[in-house]
Amino acid sequence: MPTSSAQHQHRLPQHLLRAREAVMAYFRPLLNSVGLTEQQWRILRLLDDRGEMEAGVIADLACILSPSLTGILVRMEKAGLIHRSRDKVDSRRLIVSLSLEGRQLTREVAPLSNACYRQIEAHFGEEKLELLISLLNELEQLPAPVAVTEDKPQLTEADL
Amino acid sequence: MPTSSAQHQHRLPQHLLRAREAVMAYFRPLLNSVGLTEQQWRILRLLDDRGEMEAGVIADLACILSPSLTGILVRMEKAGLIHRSRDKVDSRRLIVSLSLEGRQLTREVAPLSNACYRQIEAHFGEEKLELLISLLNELEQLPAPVAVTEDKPQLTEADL
DNA sequence: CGCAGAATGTTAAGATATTAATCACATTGA
DNA sequence: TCAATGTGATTAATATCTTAACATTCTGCG
Repeated sequence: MPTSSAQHQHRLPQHLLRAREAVMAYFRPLLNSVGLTEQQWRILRLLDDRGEMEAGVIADLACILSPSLTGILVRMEKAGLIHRSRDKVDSRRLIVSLSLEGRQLTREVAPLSNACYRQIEAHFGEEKLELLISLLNELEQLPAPVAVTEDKPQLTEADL
Repeated sequence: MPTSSAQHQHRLPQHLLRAREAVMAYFRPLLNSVGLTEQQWRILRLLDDRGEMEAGVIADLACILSPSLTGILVRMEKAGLIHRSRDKVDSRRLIVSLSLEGRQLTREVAPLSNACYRQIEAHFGEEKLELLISLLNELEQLPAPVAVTEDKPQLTEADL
């Protein structure tokens, strides 16, 4: 027999992945041409937009797990793009700020990046893009899933 | 002065990334509990749905670049999930097929995975999900971008 | 036939993702 | 004050991503 019922799964994760690939194809050449990775660019823009911030915040906003972030920040400092320092009052916290060169580079690349975005917008349609983004925004708000495969006795509503 | 104009960028890639994170949070625990990576699971389901296929097709459908795929397939074969063999007539082509254990595992996990999906659907709404997916589908069709940062004479507005 | 060029995978090297364990410092409470 | 606990970052180990360079095998054509 053919195989599983496979009821034409929706494969939401796959679609999100493919869509992101299609979009990144527009930005990648630009980033490559200036020697930045996607992650580095996300961090640079964050820092330029909102000023210095601690590592944990960057991790949250840029969707980078802290173990990855550690290395990325080290390389970015080595490349002269940022400064790393410890918070005076709580030395666990790592404060990250843009260097002069980092700021310059960011502001040089930003308009080009925006141009890429406008290209996408032009192809896809402005309203559709707005709609898509608002849907994505909602999706991001999904409540954390309840554990299904643990030995713990399934959370019940009583636990809330 | 504050910083760049930063006109509240839309950050489409970021949203796609975050949305995918929110969604994967539902599937990750399941996959971890059976010792599969996201990529391995994508491949298993592909093979179960559509039968044996060559590596290049897997790469396309599962959104995995061939250099990554090489290693993933080696590990999956070592884990007894799949078989790898060369096409008799064109020995460049690598034919990948599900092993018995691979098939069993896949069919054991599939319903649980579907359950995760239905959870998401329940939270997000069926129609909205349909809409989102159709938008993502369109986005995937974006034409390949035109090179902007090459030695080619920078596009000007006149080119639009 | 024979060889240039295309197609398909693989290696290599460096960067990031992922999970678990650990380190250093902070905070709390007895 | 000190032990217990918590928090933020790092280390470790393995898997995957990315780009470039190779290695093979095919294909088409002179």
